[in-house]
Amino acid sequence: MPELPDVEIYKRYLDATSLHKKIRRAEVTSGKILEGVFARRLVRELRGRKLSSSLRHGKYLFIRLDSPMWLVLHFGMTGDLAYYGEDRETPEHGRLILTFTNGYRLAYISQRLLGKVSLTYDPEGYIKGKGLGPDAMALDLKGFRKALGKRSGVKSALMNQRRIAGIGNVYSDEMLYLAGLHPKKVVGSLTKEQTGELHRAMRHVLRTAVRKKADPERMPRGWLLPLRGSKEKCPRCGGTIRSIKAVGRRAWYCPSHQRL
DNA sequence: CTAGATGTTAAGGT
DNA sequence: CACCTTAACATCTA
Repeated sequence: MPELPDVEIYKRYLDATSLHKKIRRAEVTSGKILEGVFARRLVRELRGRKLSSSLRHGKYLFIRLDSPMWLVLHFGMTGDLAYYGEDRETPEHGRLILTFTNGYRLAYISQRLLGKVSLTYDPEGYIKGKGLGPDAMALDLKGFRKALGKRSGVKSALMNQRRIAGIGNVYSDEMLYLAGLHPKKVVGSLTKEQTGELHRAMRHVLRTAVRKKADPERMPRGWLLPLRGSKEKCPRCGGTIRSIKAVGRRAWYCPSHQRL
């Protein structure tokens, strides 16, 4: 589920496993994930280098090499990272595989090939070029209010990466559930208090999800996440969880405490 | 067999 | 211009 918390966990995993190790070999097993770079070029930039640090913005992970170049990873709907010894099989759907000189490997996994791998000299410029808004974790209330705009539905605004970078379908539902707001409520119709609540909910949901390693199983009781796809009773108010279509996706919510 | 699944983007409509 | 919906991308699963 690569939204901000998931990508933050990938970043920490990468930092803990793969920094400062020399890349002996780089292999691209599907060119479909490449954006703006050919496999031959990517391999040439990676081979013999080390990953020196990383930076996350929204759902993007930027990995600095010991050269002026950064590797850019985006995980699409089904992405992951795996670090493993050479005695282990490369996981299924590994699309970019780095082999370090210690024999360990780092695989960028993308089952549905909706993820993207590219290169940049300049993460700031890359972020600007993509039109990404400020990272959700970096937003204070004032910045949040500004980023949300007025005219969109509140779920649409939260998920719009040009407004705020990092929030996707699952966690936007969680924030709205916590703040008690209907997904289609128009941003401009929110009271000051409601906007404040939503900002608090955003920070709380993201922080908690990161603390729980972005593992759905570990989310606190009373969260909406485990109720997705069910018609269970809302643990907060006893309403019945349901879904509607919003922003081209399925939005789960409780119609009794999240009213329009 | 079909619909839908965590994301992004382009195209077309209001 | 601002915003919305839809479809497409590729693969797997209920």
